[in-house]
Formats: sequence, structure tokens, C-alpha cells
Amino acid sequence: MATIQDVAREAGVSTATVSRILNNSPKVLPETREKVMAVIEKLNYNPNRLAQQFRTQETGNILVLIPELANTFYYEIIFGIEDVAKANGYHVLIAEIHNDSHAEDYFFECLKQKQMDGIITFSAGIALERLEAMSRQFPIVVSCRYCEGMQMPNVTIDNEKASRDITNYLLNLGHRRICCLPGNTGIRLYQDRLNGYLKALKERRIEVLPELICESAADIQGGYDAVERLINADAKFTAVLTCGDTLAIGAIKALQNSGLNVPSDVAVTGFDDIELASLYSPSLTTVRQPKRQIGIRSMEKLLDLIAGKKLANLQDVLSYELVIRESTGDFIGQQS
Amino acid sequence: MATIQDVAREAGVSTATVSRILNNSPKVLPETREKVMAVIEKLNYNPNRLAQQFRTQETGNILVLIPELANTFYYEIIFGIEDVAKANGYHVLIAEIHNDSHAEDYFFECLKQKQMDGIITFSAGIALERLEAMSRQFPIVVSCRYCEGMQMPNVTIDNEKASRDITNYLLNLGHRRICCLPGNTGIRLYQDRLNGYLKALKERRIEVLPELICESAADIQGGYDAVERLINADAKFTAVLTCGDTLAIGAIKALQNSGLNVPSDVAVTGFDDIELASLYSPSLTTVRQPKRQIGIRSMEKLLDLIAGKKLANLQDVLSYELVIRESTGDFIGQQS
DNA sequence: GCATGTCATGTAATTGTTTACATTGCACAT
DNA sequence: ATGTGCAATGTAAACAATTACATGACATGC
Repeated sequence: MATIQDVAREAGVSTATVSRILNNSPKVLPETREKVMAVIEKLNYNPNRLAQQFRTQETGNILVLIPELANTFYYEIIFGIEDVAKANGYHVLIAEIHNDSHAEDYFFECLKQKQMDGIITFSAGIALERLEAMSRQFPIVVSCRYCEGMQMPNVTIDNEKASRDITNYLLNLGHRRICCLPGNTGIRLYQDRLNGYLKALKERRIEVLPELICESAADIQGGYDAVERLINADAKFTAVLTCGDTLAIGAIKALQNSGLNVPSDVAVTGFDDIELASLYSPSLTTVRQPKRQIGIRSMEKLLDLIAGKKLANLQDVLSYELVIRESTGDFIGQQS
Repeated sequence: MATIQDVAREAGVSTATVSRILNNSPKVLPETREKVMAVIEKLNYNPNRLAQQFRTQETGNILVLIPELANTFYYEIIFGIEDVAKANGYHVLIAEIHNDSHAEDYFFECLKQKQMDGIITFSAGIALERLEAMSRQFPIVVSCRYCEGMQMPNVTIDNEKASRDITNYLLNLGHRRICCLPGNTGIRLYQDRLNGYLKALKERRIEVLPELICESAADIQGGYDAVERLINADAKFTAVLTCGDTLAIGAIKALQNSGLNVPSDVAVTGFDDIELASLYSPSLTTVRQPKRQIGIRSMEKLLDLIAGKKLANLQDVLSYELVIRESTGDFIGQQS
């Protein structure tokens, strides 16, 4: 593998000149450039990016940490990130964290050690305090996770409010016994959505029934299992509010397997508006997060951080939208 | 940010000693080790991994290139990769290629320039000849894409045979007018599956009707669009064979929207057995690829390549399985 | 007491770039 | 002729680690 020295020697110039040509510095004679380019061609020379990065402490790569590849919610966000990244000459790498805080640590170490220029994370397995401390030193944006009281660059929607809204929608349809599938309440995000549900019920002075709240993994299987448990426990309900579209899909499948029709027997709501939400049968009533916008905003923030700019505001709270589809059907009873 | 020199100076030892401690070299006095560790702690020193990598030409990272994050098929494969990687001290990064061969090039450049130790690719936008040439020099494994005649490390199933099998299954159920949604036949993978369909029909001497073959994007929307086109063209058929589960889901949604029931009016088959295949309504009859195994095998191959071992065999062809579920229903007619 | 071996540690080269600074050569004004 | 300025190019340091080789201290055997 040829080095810049090989090129310099072969072309009879100094490495500095070769470097200048490579970096499009203007101060170089056209004929010199041509001569050197010919040698580069001839030797099939490629600059060693590791050496470049080592020298400049810049990689041109940013890293996105996501909890699970399996959650299709992240696609469009990542599209948004990629768009902005590409337009600014950055490349996007993705790493899956699962629940492995060691892995998460590792990647933050990579950032510390300049292996990438910045991180956008959707995960938060590591201690928030550490994350906050690191974010003061390195370009880090936390997306889709509201970190109350924390001073970190942050892009989200108001999950609690959105969840309250969709609960109110069910209440307005006449539902009173509404199950809640909050997913994993160990994760702040899901806790917020559960809180929205609780708040909505309390505002209407409707009793919260603990037996209608069923935690689970926040995926399809989790939704399926949760509803199965509810049915086995003989719970009575006319609606299932889930804190994620994947949960909703699992829930619907379980309801159907028990011979219940969605929405005529039980209404179901999702959250996020993943691609499948509109394509599933029945299609899902859900909260649409501005996914692309979240990605765009996150990357823009990250670029500012990388450039060392002061952020105009640390936290961006974007707007969401209620999307009414088939899974909640029609009005079933009295308005309260 | 403290460097190894700072640590050495502060601890009153040489950088070599610090380095030895960092790399668990045995030849260092316990008291020296302790003294240095204390300084490392005190200065909050972290080795600069970029410098390490630059020096050693090893990164401990491998890269997985996938065409689209949106295709849930890759999750479990990546699980398998991650398992083996983790067990061997490697970390997995993922990059999405879309249809951007520049991006693909970029990442292969990264490999050339030692920014990662190896690549497993599910994509093949770049010229196969170049890929083959590179794979002779660098650790590269091509997964899920059969590259006929190419001499590259490769892990796949026999797509054509699997597709022939599932077509035969439909034929055995009595179907004669079977649509085929091959997805994007520009991609070899889908071409192979289409060929399997064609072969099965020809073996039974059933006429291939071009109007029943409808190319599209290889995703949910593509499947939806393709069936819509077939219906609008007033095509007559009793089954739809798709070359991907996402296509199948789109197809089912479109059929249902036209008032057709799956499977009683039209049978539908998928391919891949993504998570959703068993959870969709109706659940999908499909070809189960040994996803985890594909991941494991791919990573094992890559490790051998990184270690510079000669591979026992370049190509691994793994076995698949037909999974019968609801979307194909029961026997509808005469056996041919 | 001296040669030899072993162990812990130090010295300094090395890796491939970039870049601040130095140098050279030339044109032009004086 | 000579000084000045500028453009093109060269020189060499710097980046932060690893590691081959060197060194020094001490123990051991004769």
C-alpha cells in the first residue's frame, strides 16, 4: 500500500505538496498537480484515513445509537439524520445497544477517543449524570428521550401530553375501561406515556384500575403477551391504549386470536406512527411523531456542537399529530 | 485530554511502561502498576484509540452494510453477527446504503484504509468485479447474495430452489393462476427467486403469463402498488407469490382494500420469515431463512479472514424451511 | 570478584498525515 | 543592481500510541 512519501518521491516533490493537492489547496501549479495526480493514479495511492484522522482528530463519521434495530420507528429518523449528514459531508454509522450498557459505554468511549465526531443517541442505558457530564465535553444529542432537569442537547416531542391526548380521544369515543400497555416503564419515555394516560383519566375523574395496566417488553411479542395476560385474568375492557405501535400490533394479534374484533369489540391505539401503522389490518390510530424532522433537527444540533457553536436552545420539543385510522372505530357511548 | 506522556511524566516512568500496563504486559512490578494506575485515575486518562489504531492498524470494529434499515429481515442476522463478534472482542457498526453506490464506495474505502477490520455486506450496488478484487485483499463477506461464478466469501441459501419449492406448494394446493411479485429484479437475489417461480411453472408445463408478473420496489408499499396495478388491469389470479415478506404484507393490504379475503379469495406467500410474518393477520406462509445462522456463519468467516486463515470453503449454502401459516389457506382444487 | 542471566524499565524509532514556518525563485518597482 | 512581495514548494515538527532494542540492577554460580 503506497504512502504519501512514495508518491512524493516518485513525483519528485515533497509530501507537503502532495498533501496540498489532495486537500485541494489552491497554491499549487497546474502542471505540478497533473504530474502528482499521474503518480497517484499509477501507484494506486489512497490516503490512509486512519493517519489523517489521527492527525486532524476528525473522522467525518457520526454515530447513531439505537436500542433495537427491530424497532422500525427509527428508520425515518435516521433518514433525516442521513440527509443532513450527507449535505454536510458526514457519514452515518449505526450501532445497536440492546440492553447492553457495556456496549453503550464502549461507543461513548469511542467518541471520547475521537473515533467519531459526534453521537446521536436514542438509548439511555447509561447513567444520566454521566451522559450529562460527557455531553458537556463532547458533541452528543439525545433524541426522543426527554431528560427532565438534565442540561443536554435534546430533541423530543411531549410524550406525556401526546399520550393524554390520545387517551382523551378514546374517552371521547365513550370508552371507560381502557387498558394501558406501557411497555417497559423502566424507560423514561414509556413512563411519560403512562403518565399521560393516568393524567387523562384523573382529569375526568375516572378511576385508574391497576389490573388494566400491564407492563411488558416494548415490542410486538410484548404487546401480544400483555393482552394474553389481560384476557387470561378475565379483565373487562373496551379499549387498549398502547405506548408504541409495535405493542399495538402484538395486542391486536392477541385480541384477534381470542376471537375479538378490532375495533368493533375492542379499540386499540398505537404510538409513533411507524410505517406499518397505516398498512396493518386494521390500520392504527396513533400519535404521529415528526420522525424526519426529529432526525433533521438532531443532526443540525449535532453539527452545531461539532462546530463548537453555542446552541440557541438546548431542548427542542417538536409537535406531534393524532392520526385517526381504523383501529379505534366509531363512537360507542356517552360523552362524559 | 491527558496523553500517555502526561501519565508517564506524572508517574515518573516511561511511556513504554505505561503502555505495558495498559496492555497487560506481564513484565511490570505490581507497585509500579499501582502507582501508574493511580495517575491514570487522577488524570482521567484514556488512551487515544485513534492513535492506537493508527499504530496497530487494528480497530476492533467490523462494519455491516445493509441496503435498508427498513427491512426487518436483517435484525436477526445482525443478532447472530453481534453474538459472534462480541465473543471475539469485536464491535459491530452498521451502515445503511440505500441505493447510493457512493456511500458504498466510501465504506469500502474505509476498510481499505483500515478504519474497520472487516465488512459483511448484504448490499451489492458496486460492481461485482471490484468487490471480488477487493475481497482478495481485505476481509469481506457477502451475505444473502449469491454471486454466481464469483470467488468471494459468501453465505446464502439457495434462493431459486426455495422459491421453486414454495411455488410448488401453491401448485399443490391447486392454484394455477399465480401472480409473482418479484420486487426489484435488478437485484440478483430477487431475480433468483423469480427464476424459481418460472422454473416451477415450466416443470409442470403451466404457461407463464407475463401479465401476472409485476415488478416493484421490494418493500410494503411496493407490494401494495403491485397488487393495485394487477387489480386495475383486471388480472385474474387465485394466488400471489411474493419474493419478500414485506411485499406480501403490502399485497395483502391491497387485496383486503379491494374487498378480497386472504386466503379464501386469494392465497399469498412471502419469503424470508421476518418477525412480522407470524404476527400479521393473516400470518404468512413463507420461506424461513436461517437468519441467526447466516449471521453467525458470516461473522465466523470474517474472523477467519481477519486472522488471515485460508477459508475451508468460500461459499456456504445454508438450508431453509417452508413455513405454512394462514395466508395460503387450504387445498382449493385439483392436483396436477 | 567476575561473567552470565534475568527482570524491570527506559530510549527512541515508527506509523502516514497535516501544517507552521522556512526557503527559493521570480517579477517588478525603485 | 537591489529591495520587496508573492507564489510555489520544501522542511520538519507534531499528533499519541506501540515496540524493538538498549540499559541497568541485581542475583547466581563459579
